[in-house]
Amino acid sequence: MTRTPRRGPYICGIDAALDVVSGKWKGLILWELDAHGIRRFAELRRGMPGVSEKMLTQHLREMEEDGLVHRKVYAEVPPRVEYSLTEHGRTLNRALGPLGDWGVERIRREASEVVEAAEPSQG
Amino acid sequence: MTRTPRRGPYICGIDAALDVVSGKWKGLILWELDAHGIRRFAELRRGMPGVSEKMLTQHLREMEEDGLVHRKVYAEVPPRVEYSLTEHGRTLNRALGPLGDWGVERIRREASEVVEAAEPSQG
DNA sequence: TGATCCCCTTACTAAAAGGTAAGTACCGCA
DNA sequence: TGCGGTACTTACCTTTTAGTAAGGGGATCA
Repeated sequence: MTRTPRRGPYICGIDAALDVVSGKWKGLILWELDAHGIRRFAELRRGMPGVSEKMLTQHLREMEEDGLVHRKVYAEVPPRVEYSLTEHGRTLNRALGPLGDWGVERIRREASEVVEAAEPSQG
Repeated sequence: MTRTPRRGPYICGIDAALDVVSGKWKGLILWELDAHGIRRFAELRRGMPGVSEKMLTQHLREMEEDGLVHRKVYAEVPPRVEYSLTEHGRTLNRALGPLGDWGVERIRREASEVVEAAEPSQG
């Protein structure tokens, strides 16, 4: 497993929460599953351009282990697997709301800084 | 610098926000500065057992660059440096509030699971 | 027959993050 | 002279995270 020491004793709640969402794609997975309710592996992949199969699998497994994601396997051929958020996943998503808003603000701020830098004395 | 590629184009707000708080001690730095208002380097260090000077410096610099932390240097001998949160740092901290609550819940949940595992058929 | 789709798993490699330890330059104290 | 305190910087090394590439096993499509 790639999660050797993980989930240590936490100093505060932020610490504990950041632990389960830290990972390059976890925020996006949460977002995708929240927006669509249920998604299959390939659907998630298509919705997240740039993610590798390995990382997607790995993140989904970790999130499943952390009780954020529910994984339902259908014993069919070809195999079908459906992912959705658990109740904990949904509450986490709700808790991430204000942070997301802050992030949007930050993106806006950075963008305007870039504009200012690109247009030095535009009047 | 250790922040070679950093701060890429963000997919969503969560992404942008997580970028500035990901780092082993950043959440704790935010917490410390929020709780105390102003802290000196050595005070922060003492408040965060286990952090190395290198990591603390590095994180503080990154957070300063990200506009979260204000760094005031007094031209004295011995040197004195005071750290505090900027307005953005404070709003970020507020945005992290619900996430912190969620994390506390998670810690509580994990603790009770451990208790259940330790006391299999206690009743 | 081969190609593709499905949902992964495994092995190998590169990059980033983090840890350890020492050095810097100055001061006060003993 | 030597120690401790101030706030770092630098070099080196290990751990963790992420990327690339290939395989697997059954079914449908051409």
